[in-house]
Amino acid sequence: MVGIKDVARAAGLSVATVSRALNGQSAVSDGARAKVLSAAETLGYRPNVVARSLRTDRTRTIGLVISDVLNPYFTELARSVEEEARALGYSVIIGNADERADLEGHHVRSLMERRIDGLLVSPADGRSPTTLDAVSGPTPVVFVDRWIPGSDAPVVRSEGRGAIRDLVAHLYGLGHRRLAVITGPAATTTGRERVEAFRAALSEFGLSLSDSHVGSGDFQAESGRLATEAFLDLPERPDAVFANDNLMALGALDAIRDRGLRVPDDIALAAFDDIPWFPHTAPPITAIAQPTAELGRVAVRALAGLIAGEPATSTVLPAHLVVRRSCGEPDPSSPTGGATRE
Amino acid sequence: MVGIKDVARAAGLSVATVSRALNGQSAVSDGARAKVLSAAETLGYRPNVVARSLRTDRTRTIGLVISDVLNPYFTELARSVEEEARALGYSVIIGNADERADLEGHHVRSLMERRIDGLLVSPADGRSPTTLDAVSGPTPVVFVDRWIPGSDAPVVRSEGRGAIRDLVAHLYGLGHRRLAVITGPAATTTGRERVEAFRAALSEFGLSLSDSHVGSGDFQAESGRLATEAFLDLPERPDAVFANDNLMALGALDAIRDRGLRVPDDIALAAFDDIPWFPHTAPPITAIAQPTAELGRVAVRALAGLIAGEPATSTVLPAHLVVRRSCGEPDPSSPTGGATRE
DNA sequence: CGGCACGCTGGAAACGATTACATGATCGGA
DNA sequence: TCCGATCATGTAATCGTTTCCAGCGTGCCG
Repeated sequence: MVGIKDVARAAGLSVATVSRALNGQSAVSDGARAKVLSAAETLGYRPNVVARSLRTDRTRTIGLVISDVLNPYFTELARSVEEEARALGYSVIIGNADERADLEGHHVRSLMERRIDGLLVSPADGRSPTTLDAVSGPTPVVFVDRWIPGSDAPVVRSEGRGAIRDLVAHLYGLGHRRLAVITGPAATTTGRERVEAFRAALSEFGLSLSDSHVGSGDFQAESGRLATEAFLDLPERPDAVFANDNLMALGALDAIRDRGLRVPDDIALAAFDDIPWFPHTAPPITAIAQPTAELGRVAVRALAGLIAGEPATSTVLPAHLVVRRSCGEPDPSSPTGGATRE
Repeated sequence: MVGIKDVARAAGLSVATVSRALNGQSAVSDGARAKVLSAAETLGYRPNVVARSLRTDRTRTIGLVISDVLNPYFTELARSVEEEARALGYSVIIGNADERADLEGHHVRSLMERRIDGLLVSPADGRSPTTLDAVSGPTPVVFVDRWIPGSDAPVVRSEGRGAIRDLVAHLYGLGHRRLAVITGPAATTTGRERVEAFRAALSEFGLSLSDSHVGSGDFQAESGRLATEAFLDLPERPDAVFANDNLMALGALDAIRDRGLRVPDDIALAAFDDIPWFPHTAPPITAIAQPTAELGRVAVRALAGLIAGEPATSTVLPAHLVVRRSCGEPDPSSPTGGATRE
């Protein structure tokens, strides 16, 4: 492998000058620069970033730990993160926690050992000690989507409260009164917040949420199926189910279909997180859409700022309701209140 | 940051002994080992893998360059690759080429500069010079799913020929005679092979594929929509469309729905690559399923073998047809010939 | 004309680990 | 008792960069 020394020899200059010419830092004469550039070109020199990182203590790499790569929400997030990071000159290493605290710990630790310049994390478990250690360490950390309460890293997330209220209004308007929810893990902020907001919205409409109408899921499809089956076994089964993420909605759809029931005639269904497939399911699913790509971009910029020594900035972006047909045929004359209709 | 020197000082030993104790390479006395371990523990020592990699010239990292992270096929692949790599002690850096040759080049180059131990790549462009350089270089490379003909790196992929023949038989049995196909880019092996196999299967049934029934796509949803719109504008429109990947099938579904037509009554639809959403679309989509996770595992093992100096091994795994309802109600009495029915 | 500042360059010291080689201790066999 | 093998350990070189510092020439100003 051709190194900086080979370039120096070919150009008839010292390694110091070659390094300077290549990095354009301090002054190098035009003649020397030209010789270096042409030598590097003909030799096909590629810098060894490992050595460079050792010396500079910067890897120009950020880590992204997400809870589930198979979840389209997170892949879209990952994509926008990588895009923005690349634009800023960073590479991204993605760690997939699979909603498991131990895997999350593994990835956070492994990324730290790789001496990443900064970490973006969406904690699968709000109490992960490894992640907490990372936050209190010297490496900048930004939470995205989910966060760990009490830790002082900035958070970039979206606020679903308003959209959830719109959803409840929508359901109420269609005559649904017995509403149920499938939650995410209580260990995640999003898991807790969405059900809280749902409960609050219900009480605004004079409805209450009985314990039997709260199914606990883990943001994965299978848990959505199980929770829905439990709902369908109830003596008074709910007439609408709100799945707190897209995969659990998929599981719910499975369960409903397996019973030979139809959406929305027999039971209504809505989901948090909109994804490209929802317009195409049978029926198209009403969902709350987050500005996912924007979330990723903002998070990367916040992290880059932190790395550059700027002060931490948290951001909250609004989510909004997208009405489709899975809760019943919407009345075209009714106001949508910030919701999109498709 | 605490380094090996600090551990050495705390343990009252030299850095050499500490290194040996930590890596368990050569002989270290039990007493010394215990002292080192406890010192490392109390100091919270984490090795600097950057320094280690510089010295050993191994990063225990492999690169994975895929053509599109938003494609569920590739995310499933990425997931299984990461899982298997982790089991073998490797980390994975994923590069997303977004079906763009320049981005693919960027990622391959950037991964090489990071001195990854091996590269897994599914080329977006079968002629990418950067990727070709990588193959001829010293770093082991394994192609997965797609490959570059003529290069001598091993290939791990699945063979769709048999399943495509099953699909054509299925369509023929349902009475479809005017079949159309939406292809991937001719620059990809999968793009060419799938349409070739389709054409061959058609001629087996005495059918031919006119040029107007071949829509050229790029494996992304929008191209599927455009190709389908062109089909629907034809004086003799096809009665079945075979999209060569899942995203283009989604686009096709869009186009058909926008015209107010119904699947399969007005036009049949099938796709290459099965994904978790296909059972839930309206109607559920008949697709050819690859053993995606297995592909990822086998590819990682092949690459690890190559890194360890073992000879290269290519693998071909079979794909199979999964019959759903998007081509018409299947006759329950007809033989399925290796296909699954759902 | 002397001195100083400035621009360009090279030598050499880091960065934090691994590891070849040297050294000292211990032990067994002759 | 002495020698050589063996084992545990330490010293120092090394990986490929960046960067501090010193040196040297040149030009400008006093």
